[in-house]
Order: sequence, then structure tokens, then C-alpha cells
Amino acid sequence: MGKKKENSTNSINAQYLTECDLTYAVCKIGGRWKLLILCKLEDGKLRFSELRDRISGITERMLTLQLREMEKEGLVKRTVHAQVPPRVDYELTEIVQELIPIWKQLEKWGHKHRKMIQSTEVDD
Amino acid sequence: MGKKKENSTNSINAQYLTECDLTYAVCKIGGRWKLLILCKLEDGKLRFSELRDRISGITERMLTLQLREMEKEGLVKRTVHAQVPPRVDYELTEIVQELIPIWKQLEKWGHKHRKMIQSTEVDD
DNA sequence: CCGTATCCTAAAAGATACTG
DNA sequence: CAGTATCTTTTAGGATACGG
Repeated sequence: MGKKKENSTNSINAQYLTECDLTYAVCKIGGRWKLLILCKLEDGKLRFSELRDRISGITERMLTLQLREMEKEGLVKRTVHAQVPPRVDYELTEIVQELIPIWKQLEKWGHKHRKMIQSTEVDD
Repeated sequence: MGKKKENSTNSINAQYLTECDLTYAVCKIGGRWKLLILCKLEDGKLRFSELRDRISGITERMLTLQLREMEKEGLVKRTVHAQVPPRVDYELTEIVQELIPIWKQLEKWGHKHRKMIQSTEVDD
């Protein structure tokens, strides 16, 4: 019904998206690239090409897709400077800045878990 | 080379998995079902059928797959009771319990973000 | 420089039937 | 009860070429 999803990521299913705030949150920042992009913006604005160059392996298509989606969801702010050649930069919104301490903790947890697993598995 | 990945989820790419603790962490708990399952175990042990019944929409295959993977990664503990009919229960490991406060915050953030978005988008 | 448009692949998830 | 085994579908993500 209505509009077909054209090219967005992280849909998962509507069922839990509306029921569960955690599923909802994970969808906002899930997928392969989102947090990676947000991290790069942690220290301030970056332009498209700077992001692309800092995130090894990402294609321009993916970068655009993720940025557009996050813009739509109020996670990043996109600013176009009317000049030639064009200059566009991206920055974190306020609400996503509240996420920073959370992903820091997640990162620490990841580090700890990785160490734990490594000491556990002697063999493959 | 070596062993083929048979049926596991959340592989993403090795590149960031080994470089970035955040990507690593998100992979551990990412995907459609993992956090949903872990949440249910927050209050204590549950058996397979209890989990299945509490998570609407999940198939037995998916539940098994996710549980097995999380067991392998030390996120859940599986206990088989030798009796007929069989009884198997699952519980959180210590390291994943350290994640609980983090996902609580994420949940709160999700709630807040959802409210924000709702008040923003008057139209579709 | 900052993207979009197409086409394509791989991986995650679903349906369904069956088993110790 | 607690799963496996197959098979199919869906969707996230990738390759590449082109455009304002």
C-alpha cells in the first residue's frame, strides 16, 4: 500500500519497530556502515569526500544512501554550500550526540568481549 | 580457505571486525533477533519453547540459529537436562549481563528519538 | 566534487517438513 | 520438547557507469 520502499536500509519488520524501542534504536544505527559514519563525524563536520576517504571500503553509493537515510531520520545534518565546485558537509545532530556515550560503552564492551573470546579459544 | 561458514549470521566483513571494537560489538548483538532474545533472558533462565512463545514471529530455525551462535560467542549459556521429554534452558552469561545497562540506554534513546521524529513529521 | 541510475551478488531470514 | 534439513525469498550491500 502507499509508497514502496525504494532504496532504504534496515527495514527489519514493522512489527517490532513499532512495539519495541530497542529494536527501533538498533535499526537506526544498525547495518554495516551507519555507526562507522557517525563515528567519523564525532569530532565535527566533514564533507562527502572526507567521509569517503576515511571509511575504507565504502562505495559512494552506500555512503550516499546511508547519509540520506540518516538525514531523513534526523541523525545527521547536511549542508550544501552554493559554490563551484560544490561543497557539502555533514555533521551530527543533537539527538545523535546523546548516542555517543552509549556507543563508547558498546565499544568498550566489544573490546572486552574480544579479549575474552581470544583467551578462550585456543584452537579454531 | 579452511572451513566454510555454514549457517551463521552477521558476518559483515573481516576488515572492520578486526579493526574496530564498535563494529565488532554491533555484530555480536546485531541482526533481527539477537537483542530481542537476550532481552527475554534478562529476568532469568528460559527454555526453548518459552523463548519461542515470547518472541512473536520467530521461527524455530531462526531461534536455534541465533541461540547457537550466541552460545558459541559466550553470550548465552545452554543447559541440557537429561530427561524425557528433553528440557533445555538458556541464560545470559556474565559478560552479556554487562551489556544490559547499555541496551537499556539504547532503548531510552530509541524512545526519545521516536517521539522526536513523530512530532517532526506532520505529514508522510 | 558530489552525487544518481542500473544491474547484480551474497547473506540473512522465512516456509515447511521431518526427527531423536 | 527441542530441535534439523531443505528450499525459497527478501534485502542489504557491491560494481560500475554516468550526470549536474
